[in-house]
Amino acid sequence: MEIFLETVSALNDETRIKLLTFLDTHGALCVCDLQESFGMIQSRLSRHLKILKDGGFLRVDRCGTWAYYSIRTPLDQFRSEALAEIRCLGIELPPLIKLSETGDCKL
Amino acid sequence: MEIFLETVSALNDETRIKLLTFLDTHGALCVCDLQESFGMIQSRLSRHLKILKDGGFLRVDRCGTWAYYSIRTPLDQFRSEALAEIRCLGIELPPLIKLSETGDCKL
DNA sequence: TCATAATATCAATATATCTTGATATATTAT
DNA sequence: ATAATATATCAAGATATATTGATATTATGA
Repeated sequence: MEIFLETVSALNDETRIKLLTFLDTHGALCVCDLQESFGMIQSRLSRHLKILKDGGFLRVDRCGTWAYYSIRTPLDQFRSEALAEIRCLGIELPPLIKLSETGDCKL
Repeated sequence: MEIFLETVSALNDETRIKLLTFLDTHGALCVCDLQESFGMIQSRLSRHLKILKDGGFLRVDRCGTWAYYSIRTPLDQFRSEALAEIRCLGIELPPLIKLSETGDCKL
């Protein structure tokens, strides 16, 4: 019950649906990319990404100070069916602005 | 997006998961049966049942003053996969107390 | 080491959802 | 018609979740 509710509540938010769609479309992205693309502050995105990760939808790969988030594979049947539903929604996404490649994310 | 969130948020509550499981196990039941079995007040159940109905999981058949709720069939792929997940959770349910057959629900 | 960048987490506020008790509607029996 | 039952809905308070700004942590380069 716990786990199922964690999975479901991860899906129960518009921002998270958009993040899932965005990562599904563009592959692995770091928080700073999403921050720039979505125009949201970092702490908000970081929190939502954690919820999606804990819900079993995302994986995180650390590379230095960057945390690259991407759709976890393979997804189990329920999560992958959920993602399929989300793909059918035709959600409008903001353009990708990839700071981590243009050099604006320095370290 | 709207519709998907309505579907998902219907699943995002422990009471509703139990109600789904209960109806999945026992078939069509009226609100007064659920009220007695779950020991919850009527307005609370009525509200949750409406959310499950609006989320596409339940149908309602009116028979006089009774409203019989049951799992909608057929369920689409996502909802039916969700129900399959829920069946795997092994949720403990209260015993069925069927007032509508023992005559305690009079009219 | 020191400064800076990327990310995570915390505390406070804002917002949404759930629960309850009261009321409204509809159906049936007397 | 009147009374009683079943259900639905509303308004208020209780609880949970989301958002924000501030702070903490970690990694890198000068």
